[in-house]
Amino acid sequence: MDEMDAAMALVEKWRSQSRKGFLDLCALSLLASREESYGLDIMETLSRAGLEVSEGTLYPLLARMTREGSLASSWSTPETGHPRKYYRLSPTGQLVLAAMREEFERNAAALRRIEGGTR
Amino acid sequence: MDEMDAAMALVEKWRSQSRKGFLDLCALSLLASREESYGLDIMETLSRAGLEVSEGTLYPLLARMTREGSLASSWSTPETGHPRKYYRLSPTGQLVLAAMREEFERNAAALRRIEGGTR
DNA sequence: CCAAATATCTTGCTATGCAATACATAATAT
DNA sequence: ATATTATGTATTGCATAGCAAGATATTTGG
Repeated sequence: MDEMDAAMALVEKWRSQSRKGFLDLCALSLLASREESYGLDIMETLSRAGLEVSEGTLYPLLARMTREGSLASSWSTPETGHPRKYYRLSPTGQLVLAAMREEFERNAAALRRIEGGTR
Repeated sequence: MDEMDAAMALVEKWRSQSRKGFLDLCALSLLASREESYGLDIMETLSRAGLEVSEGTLYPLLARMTREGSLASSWSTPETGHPRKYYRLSPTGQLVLAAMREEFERNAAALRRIEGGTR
């Protein structure tokens, strides 16, 4: 299966491209249903939902969204345990999330129309 | 509405990121339901399905997928009308499309779980 | 005290979307 | 004839995100 291998290599490359932006939507969605959370916990939760995300992807993502104003962050240094940076959705983040969800749905609907063979 | 403007600017930036890869899936899906088509026709069809794609996006995309082997292309120079480059799905392209659809569905399902508030 | 686990951050590379621009040919109007 | 518009494809340059690899720091267990 030579053709199969070629196809799989292409899909692998495509895979990481197709996650651009999508991971933002996932992170915001998670924080919308959770009050607050920290990096590794977010990674584990996404993993349990079937989405493997590496640290080199998630931490820059959280830093960027905080810088942009969609997230707010604060350190927690408990008496026992590691210091953690907790993130939560800001008001701007809620607006952003709503718009992303709309756009995602619009795109999914467009894809269904395309698959259906619109002329 | 200052916060609204900030949010909309962010979403605008996110928008183009979130289309990365997604447009490959759309183009392949379209060609899977159509035998063959050419650049401007693909643009118009996507537009009718609710997906606006510019030339600077679509032509490089088609060139790349042809180079990679997911598409096959051939010029048509009819007696009347403009020369057009027609594209169609290759066998590799069909494998790639199937894998992309699977991955897209898997991601959509993960997002639904995340929205549902998985722990 | 050393190793493993927990937790976050950074660097460098690769790849795509897109505005802008360019180029060429066919049909239409003047 | 010739200028203009419409049709059709291609390229360049920039901005941006994903990700492997590696760095750093603290806590807990042997």
